[in-house]
Amino acid sequence: MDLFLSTFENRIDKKGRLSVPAPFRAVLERRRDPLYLFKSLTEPCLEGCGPERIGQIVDAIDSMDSLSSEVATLQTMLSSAQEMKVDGEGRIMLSADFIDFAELDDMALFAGIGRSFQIWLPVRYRERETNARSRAKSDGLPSLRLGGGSRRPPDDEDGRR
Amino acid sequence: MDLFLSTFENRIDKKGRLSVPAPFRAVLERRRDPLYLFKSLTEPCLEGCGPERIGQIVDAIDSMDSLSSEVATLQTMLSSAQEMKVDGEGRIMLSADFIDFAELDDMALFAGIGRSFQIWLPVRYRERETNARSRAKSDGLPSLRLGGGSRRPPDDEDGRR
DNA sequence: TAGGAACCCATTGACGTCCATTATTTCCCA
DNA sequence: TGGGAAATAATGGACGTCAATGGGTTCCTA
Repeated sequence: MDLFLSTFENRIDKKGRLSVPAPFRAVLERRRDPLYLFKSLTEPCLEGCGPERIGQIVDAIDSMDSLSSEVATLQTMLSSAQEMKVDGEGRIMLSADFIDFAELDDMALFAGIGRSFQIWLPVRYRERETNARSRAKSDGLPSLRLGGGSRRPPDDEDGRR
Repeated sequence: MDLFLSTFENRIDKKGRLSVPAPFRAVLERRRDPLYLFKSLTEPCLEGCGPERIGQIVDAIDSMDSLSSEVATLQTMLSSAQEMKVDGEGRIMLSADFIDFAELDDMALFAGIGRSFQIWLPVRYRERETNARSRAKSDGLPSLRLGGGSRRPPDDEDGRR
């Protein structure tokens, strides 16, 4: 079972190119999967995954009431999703939209979270990590729902413009 | 599985021509499918798809009570549908009716949503996107149990009501 | 015959590909 | 066990290709 684990920090060059960490690339290549990135719906970061997750979203949309707001939300995920072309050196090119959204500048932090990974502005990620840990101490541990979607109370700063 | 993903913003030139994004064209050409556009029932945008989707709508109508008002509504999708001719450079010409309906001026935004895509006035699309995101933050994500079973009730075949 | 649409060609700018360089780690052997 | 060599990874730059766009010309039709 190959998973995306650990964190890596890589540089974004002037052209917007970013090396995907070799261990993450290995996971995708072993499965011969292309890499998809999309903008997180809830946090200022990018999400990376393989095609199966994209397929799940598409199927979910087709099976739902097409007039519901939930469908509109899922469509937003798909519309922001890009199949990333990885160059010979294992790099991807981040669109201006992606860079703006995650507020990246010259460094990007890859955080492996199992079946997918996230890309963060390093400072923001660490900030979020310490917050999460201190919240765990004060509020107690969250229930560990493996395979379930995380539903978080609307507590933290709004990334709205 | 080739899908319509990501968003592209293209210019409508003085002659009314609009380039279909190369990735979208590739999906259609791979299947040797013509491109159909029709007016969205729910939003001020155009919907684009291949013939199989049109067929699904026709079948859905055939299986419904032909006197119901829903059928009349669905029929307007079909009557607004046009098979688009794509020129040698991959461009289409939008009818005045389409342009009026989506309130387009000189730019058009293509938003891929899996098996189909939409064409929007860019500003309006972004507005809709931020709405979807703030809704996701406050209401939580639509249930998408990735890696787990989907929550969809087993008897609600088509998500319509 | 005029207007618009289909076709053809030119331009340009972005991006994908290829190659060079540097840094870091691993491994082998002295 | 330490040093050096080789492999892997990350980074930077150069260049060719293709998509997007614009303009011109021909053809059809109203």
